[in-house]
Amino acid sequence: MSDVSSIPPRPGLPAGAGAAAERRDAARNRERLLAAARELIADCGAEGLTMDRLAEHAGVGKGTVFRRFGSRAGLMLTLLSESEADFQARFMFGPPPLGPGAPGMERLISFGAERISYVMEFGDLVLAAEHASRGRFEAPAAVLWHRHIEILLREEGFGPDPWLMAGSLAATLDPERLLSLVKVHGVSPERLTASWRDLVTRVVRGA
Amino acid sequence: MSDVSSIPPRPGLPAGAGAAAERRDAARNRERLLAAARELIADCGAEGLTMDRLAEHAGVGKGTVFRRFGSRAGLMLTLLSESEADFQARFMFGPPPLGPGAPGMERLISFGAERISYVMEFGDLVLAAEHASRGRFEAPAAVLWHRHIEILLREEGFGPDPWLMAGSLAATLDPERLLSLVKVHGVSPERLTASWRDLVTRVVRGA
DNA sequence: ATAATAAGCGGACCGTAGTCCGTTTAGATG
DNA sequence: CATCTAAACGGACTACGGTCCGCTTATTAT
Repeated sequence: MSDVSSIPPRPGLPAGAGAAAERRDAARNRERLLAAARELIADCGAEGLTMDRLAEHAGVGKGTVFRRFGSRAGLMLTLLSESEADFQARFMFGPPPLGPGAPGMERLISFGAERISYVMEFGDLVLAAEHASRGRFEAPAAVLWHRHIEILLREEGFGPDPWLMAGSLAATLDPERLLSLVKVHGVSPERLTASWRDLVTRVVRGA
Repeated sequence: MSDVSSIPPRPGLPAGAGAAAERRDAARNRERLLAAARELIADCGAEGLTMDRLAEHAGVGKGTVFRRFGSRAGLMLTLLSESEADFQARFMFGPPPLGPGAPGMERLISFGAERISYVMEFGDLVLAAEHASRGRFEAPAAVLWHRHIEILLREEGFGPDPWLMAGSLAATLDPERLLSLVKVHGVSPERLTASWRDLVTRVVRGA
């Protein structure tokens, strides 16, 4: 496994602040790699993207790819990070009913609905991002959703074990499951959303 | 991906019946391989078992291993098949409250409890069996549990979409999640079982 | 401008799952 | 027993993710 702490600082941060700034050539290579990755995914799908092909297509060495992103999953995560951050911002700070201001119940329902939409849009990328790194349940984003659901459950006065129940509800939104339902069984996203609403309603109802 | 239909017939069937019987040397090699696999797993854990090492340890060629089991996941599945079949028999034909005879509600609760025990006992094997083959939700065993839960839900008069709800409940018992909870977060299996009971109760209660 | 330093770089290398195909052999047939 | 054929065999081969380490270069200090 790669050492997470060795992954260089994110772009977009104020250049002077924090740890040592990124070298020019490194930044240029990152842009090249991301562009090449998006291109390859557009052409061959996320599964068709291999690290060797990416390196070649971007005109850099393979070592550089891994230095940048740590792993294939890390690359996919980077590709997703923009939309991911957007999603997180929306459910934490955005307008109701997803964001604060609506009752917990409605926020829970919205959360599931939005997550389902998200998976429908970025499904294969999400899958590729999960498939590598050890423990999809320890990923920062997953932890955040878990806490979010837990908080909403507590807000609704959920009784015995909000933390575990939050995990169970989150497990219900597993991307691989959602995609399998839609792609293999032809279930409509609307039906998924309805089922989520039903589940949440039953779980929260009465304590 | 390997062609499932090419996997040879199971042992234990009456020798004369059905498709062509298995050749002696093939049978002998399967036994050797299974014995070697169990040995390796006992020594190094399921993760320590590689197909090359298995082939070497069993004194056969690598091709033979794949001819027998199709894939690493197939091998793991074979290793699990005995206990798996036992589990299936118990919830389908065994004594209540797990088997028929008890109310659907109690059978549901028992099902989760037993599944949790099962994962606690064979966790790493189950994980290894899942990790490879495309679509853990299409595996025969998974389909069976899904149907089982669905039937119990219907028996309890569950309303809108028993099939999807059954899938959601099953997703809650995902082995990777359960193992992560126990091994990473130190949650006790009893607490898992209690949470499952709570979830099922809330879901079924009142329609 | 020059030297010093650390970050970045490339691609050979490794372990693993899975495939391919020429060779061997069990078991059926006469 | 001799022959024949399909199944089984073995191990070289591929593709892939990931690591390693000696070389190069951007940046900073003098």
